[in-house]
Amino acid sequence: MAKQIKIKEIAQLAGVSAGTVDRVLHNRGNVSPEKLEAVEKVLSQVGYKFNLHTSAVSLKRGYRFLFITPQVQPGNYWDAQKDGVRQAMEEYSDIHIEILSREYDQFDHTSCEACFNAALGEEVDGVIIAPTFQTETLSFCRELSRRKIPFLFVDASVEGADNAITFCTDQNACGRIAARLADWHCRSGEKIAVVHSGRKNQQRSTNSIAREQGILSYFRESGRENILLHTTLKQSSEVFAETEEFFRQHGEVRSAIVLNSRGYQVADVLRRAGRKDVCLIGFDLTALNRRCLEEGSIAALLCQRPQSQGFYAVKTLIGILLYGKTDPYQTGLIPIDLVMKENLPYYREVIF
Amino acid sequence: MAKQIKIKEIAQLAGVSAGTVDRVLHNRGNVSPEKLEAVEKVLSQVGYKFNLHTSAVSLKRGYRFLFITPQVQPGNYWDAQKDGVRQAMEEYSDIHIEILSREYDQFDHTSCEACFNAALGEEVDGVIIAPTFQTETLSFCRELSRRKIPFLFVDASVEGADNAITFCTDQNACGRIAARLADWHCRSGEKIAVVHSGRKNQQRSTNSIAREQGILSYFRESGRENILLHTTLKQSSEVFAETEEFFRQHGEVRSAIVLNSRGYQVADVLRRAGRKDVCLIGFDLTALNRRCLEEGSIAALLCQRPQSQGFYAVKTLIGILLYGKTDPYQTGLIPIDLVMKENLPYYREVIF
DNA sequence: CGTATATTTGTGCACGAACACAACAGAAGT
DNA sequence: ACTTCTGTTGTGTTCGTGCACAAATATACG
Repeated sequence: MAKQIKIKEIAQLAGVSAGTVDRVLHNRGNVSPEKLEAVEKVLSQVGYKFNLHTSAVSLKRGYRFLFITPQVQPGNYWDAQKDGVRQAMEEYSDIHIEILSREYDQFDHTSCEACFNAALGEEVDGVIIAPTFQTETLSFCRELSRRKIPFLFVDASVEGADNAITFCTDQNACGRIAARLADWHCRSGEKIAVVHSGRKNQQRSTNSIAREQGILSYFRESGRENILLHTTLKQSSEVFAETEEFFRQHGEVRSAIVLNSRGYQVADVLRRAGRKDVCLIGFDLTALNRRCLEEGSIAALLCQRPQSQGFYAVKTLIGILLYGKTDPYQTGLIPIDLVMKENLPYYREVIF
Repeated sequence: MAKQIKIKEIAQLAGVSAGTVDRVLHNRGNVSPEKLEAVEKVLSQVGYKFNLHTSAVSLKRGYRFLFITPQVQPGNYWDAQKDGVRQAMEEYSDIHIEILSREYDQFDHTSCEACFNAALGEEVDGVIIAPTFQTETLSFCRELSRRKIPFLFVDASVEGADNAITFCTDQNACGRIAARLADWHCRSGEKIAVVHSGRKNQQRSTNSIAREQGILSYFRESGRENILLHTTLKQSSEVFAETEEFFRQHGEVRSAIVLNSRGYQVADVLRRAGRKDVCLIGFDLTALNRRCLEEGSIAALLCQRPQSQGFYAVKTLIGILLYGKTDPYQTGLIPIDLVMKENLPYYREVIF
């Protein structure tokens, strides 16, 4: 274990004072080009590493982050994300970080815009965004860039803001796994239903689209011919009945994949349709889905570690603001967890 | 966010000096019963939390841990555990921790005993053990307890050392998941092979036994009748041929579960037997298994996050030694990950 | 050239816990 | 009563960094 070099030593090597090194390290400016160069030269040679602990101790100023997501409801996906944020705050409880949670209606782009505008009125040091509406988010991010406020995404990335750090999962891969599992269940002649559960006229989320593409690519690549049946479960009780009818009539359906986190609704429909034999695959370990997994009405859930996303988003933002590091989590593709009844108990709040 | 109380304030409240509070917090002794009581009373009321950062800064002494495992080989399971240990050391790079890796032959209990004896000759502050031999480990732990050296287990627990912290996965649940996946693949009349891969006369590991029990309990509970076929793959090429013959003859076998991390060997046997149709389920994301998953010769792997185990073992040991906390990770059951070709790329070295 | 202003640079204190050490009290022994 | 010993208690220094402030230097301008 090589001893870590300290700021004072660097100062000595560069022929400057510790204060100047500090200014260079934190991009505080007010450093003459010559000294800047001298310090940076030394830095590049010695491989300085911030001492997280002492930094935290002497840090005086506080930081305020915004965490912008669709509506948080107890036990839902965004609640889990928020829990990860909370855990990160706990880990950094002795440096002053305040995280303000802001929510928008994921079915209403004006509410999202309003949320973004309000955010621009606040004094914040960093923003974590769970994007839904591409164009609105993009213009918001552009304004943040202009103001030099760092931001990053969780849950999904945004096209056009490509170099932004994102913590999400590969939804296409999720789709392919779902397809594979559903396929395992099917004997010849049996079929797979792909269910879109959402409101009427609702714009489909990018995640949902990517998942479906993943499903299609699985069947394209594997050359299997389980013809896919599509059905849409609309968010009103009448159309629930319609989907119920669908499952009653299509006895050849052996597996069903629900493209969003509302698998529990389809589980309910299947129950009413008397189709307990259908193997149901859903997404996200929400409280409602969890119950279905326990009782067996959902066979498997593909999960994206929302806690980890929130947790590392905060951690990364801290890294950027306090230590100017952007590299370590650049890609940030979070593992995809496949949860079934048996391993369910071990996917808890705690981040392992 | 309530402001954290500091040692000085506690001292004031208890009518003692900061030094005395420090002595109480760290069980350093030499505190009169009256003052001890006074301090503890205040402590119980205010809920003091160690400031990790300041502790780390002012910490002068170093700590030495032992990490005792079966042989580490590049890319194997223990290598992954060690990588988690390395990551923890990186996280705590500014407090002086030295971790010595010690290996024993997992097929030879005398080598394990020798390893333990050597360990007792060294000056260490804490020990992390990956247990294989129950009795040997137990007596080693008893000696460690006598010397008041904290220890904990990774990968598996040890019967009789029940209150010891363990980071492992529920192997029974692993077995049930494997059984469920294998079962999904089977149509009526088709069968599942359970493969024990190991040396001749080799004592079966507790993990392997627990997994098999999990498989059996799945079929007992589900009432399904896929008759299980057992075969043992011995570690010598002649018997490889024997197993190859087994798969050639039993065309009704549709899925196979390998009970340890040597799934890649069975994948090889299946290839030679011309049984690419058999759905192979294995354990642990080792380098060799990873390759099989990529090329499709293994369908799924059940993994136990070895990195996390090593990582949290170190983190916990630090917590115990430096801050006297034992509670937070007491149970420490790590999630079981189900890895297939599609989500494989996202299970990397980095702990998320 | 002198003064005012802006920019650069160095110094010193604060942060909170760990721990060495000095100071002190009380008991025991002479 | 005085010394010695033992156990208890408080004080002060230390760690490496952040940041305020003072000091020094450079630049602008009349």
